[in-house]
Amino acid sequence: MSSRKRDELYAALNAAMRETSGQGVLYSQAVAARLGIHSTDLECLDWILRGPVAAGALAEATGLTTGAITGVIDRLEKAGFATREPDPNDRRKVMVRALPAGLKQIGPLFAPMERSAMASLAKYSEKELLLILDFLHQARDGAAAALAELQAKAKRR
Amino acid sequence: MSSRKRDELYAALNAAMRETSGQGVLYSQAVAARLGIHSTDLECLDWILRGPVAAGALAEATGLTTGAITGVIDRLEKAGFATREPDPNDRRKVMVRALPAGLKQIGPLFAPMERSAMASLAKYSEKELLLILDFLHQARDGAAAALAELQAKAKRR
DNA sequence: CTGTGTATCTTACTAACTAAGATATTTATC
DNA sequence: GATAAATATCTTAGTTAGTAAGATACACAG
Repeated sequence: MSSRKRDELYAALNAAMRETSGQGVLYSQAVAARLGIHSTDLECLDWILRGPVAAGALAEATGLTTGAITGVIDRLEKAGFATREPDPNDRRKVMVRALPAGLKQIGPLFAPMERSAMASLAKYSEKELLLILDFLHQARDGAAAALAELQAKAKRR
Repeated sequence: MSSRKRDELYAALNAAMRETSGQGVLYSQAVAARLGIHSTDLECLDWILRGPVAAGALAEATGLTTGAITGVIDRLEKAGFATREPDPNDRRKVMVRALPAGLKQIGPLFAPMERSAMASLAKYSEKELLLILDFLHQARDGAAAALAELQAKAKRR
């Protein structure tokens, strides 16, 4: 196998990763727009949907300041997607919980994406799917490691 | 093969796609921060690097308004990554060209990511890489189609 | 009880973005 | 060739998400 061909494959994979990722971002933005909220809000809502989260935990997860998170929760609350709840164990904390009514709006918006994903995946064997999953995990972890390396380099100077 | 297991695989793939995409976005943001520009600017620069582009073409490619693009180009020019050039064929147009000096700064910042990608890919056979590439293309095109469907639904109401 | 740390909110400010319109140039029509 | 319409960018004003710093309220250790 020529190494030139492999280089081309690498380049094509790199481009495909970026393009695929870009399309995903565009889709998220479109969903957020249809919900009347911002991409940032939707990203936070994604965390909230996994279970009640403290405001501070959201800030850490998203990299936003706590001040910004206050605004995010305000907007999500106003739009009917979430509510603030006091934490009985720690009254400083504000737990944010997703509202079922809001959830119902979101599901259908992701339906086209889900259908398309299902259609793509159907043709692969289980073994092939495992190969792809492994690749994605490696890409994810590799990117995280690269990010850490980049930031370490930044600190050193 | 149980369909439950396949469903789990689908869910895992979905999650992995999003996580991988998210890591990529984070990496881009970090690179932009180190360059002293914004993610938006870096995204535009990415287009500019492929060859001189008209300001309006950038607006269309990124979905920003022409007014916003003016600001982007201002910042890229100020930071030494690009220059405005008149288009000899159409004097209304402003062509934006990448500057080699700026390019030199960018390369090293993507190096950790590239190394990590290389390391991940090395272990796969050519056939496997082609399988992954095909999957990514399908995911990309599927997402684009889903986006179109979503927006078509939005219009119909 | 007191001091220190933690969690969220508030306030003031910055800056990217949009929308609308101004300016300059090209293209089409009579 | 003059005039109208379309195109391409820039400018201006206003909106708003986000940051930074500090206020407020609570937790917990000594």
